[in-house]
Amino acid sequence: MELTVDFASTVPIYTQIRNAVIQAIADGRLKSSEVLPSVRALGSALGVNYHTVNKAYTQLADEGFITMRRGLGAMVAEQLPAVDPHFEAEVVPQMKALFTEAKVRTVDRQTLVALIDQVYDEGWHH
Amino acid sequence: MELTVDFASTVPIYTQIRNAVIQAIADGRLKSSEVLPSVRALGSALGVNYHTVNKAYTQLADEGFITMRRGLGAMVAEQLPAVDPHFEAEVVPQMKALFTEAKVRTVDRQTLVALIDQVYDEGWHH
DNA sequence: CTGAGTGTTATACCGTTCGTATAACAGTAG
DNA sequence: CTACTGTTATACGAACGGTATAACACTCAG
Repeated sequence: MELTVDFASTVPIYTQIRNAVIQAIADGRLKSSEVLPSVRALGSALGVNYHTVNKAYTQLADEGFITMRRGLGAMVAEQLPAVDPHFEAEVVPQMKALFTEAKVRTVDRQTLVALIDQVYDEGWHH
Repeated sequence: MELTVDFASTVPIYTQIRNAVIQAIADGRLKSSEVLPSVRALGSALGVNYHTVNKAYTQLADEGFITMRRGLGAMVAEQLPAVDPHFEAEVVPQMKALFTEAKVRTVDRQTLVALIDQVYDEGWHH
């Protein structure tokens, strides 16, 4: 599982890790019940404190993407979470804000649809 | 120009103001060369410090959406900015992250396209 | 010219978040 | 027992968001 972090980004490191794991699950690089690196191992590999990795893992566990058990480690959930309040309350407004910004910058509607296709046409196994 | 702020949101107030102005421009509620409320007036109306409004206005000015001149106030730019590096470097990655999250939550592709239409079907005058 | 309105700049303060760091604790497997 | 897991608590420094006060510079109506 390859994973890189941009220390210069305004996006928090633990959020980058979280997104990267979700991305890997979506791409199929991480399959259900597959074991993730330990928080200490991944932290060491990324040059990041393991508490930062733990924060990302904890959030992923809270959201139902992975399961964590002390002594065993973390693994991808057997069945992935579906639409939940978080999507409606947080993701949708953020998307609309980005769409509006794109629109006011005269970005073509098809450009945005193409971005969706670009994401949805990638590997999809679960 | 109606404008509301959600103090409970994780999105910074000045960002909410910025987005709301962009939204108003996109909707046509704010037309080119139209004068915006002064930073003090809007701050007072929103129950927010005027420096917070100033921060939003300054960012909008940096991005080319409005112009500010001391003694005169702020007004919508005569010609709106087009696609710029900010869109490619910041907006696109954020969109992809949101799309990926939607995908992994088994949100239908059409749901996202519908959101785009919802934004693009609104008034558009400039 | 005066005064009231603009934006601009500087400084300070407080609370929260991010990331690091150290330490200790508790469960699992060889 | 040992070495690995995650878990919890605490602390520190840097950065950010928001408020607050003050002063400054410009514009325009009176």
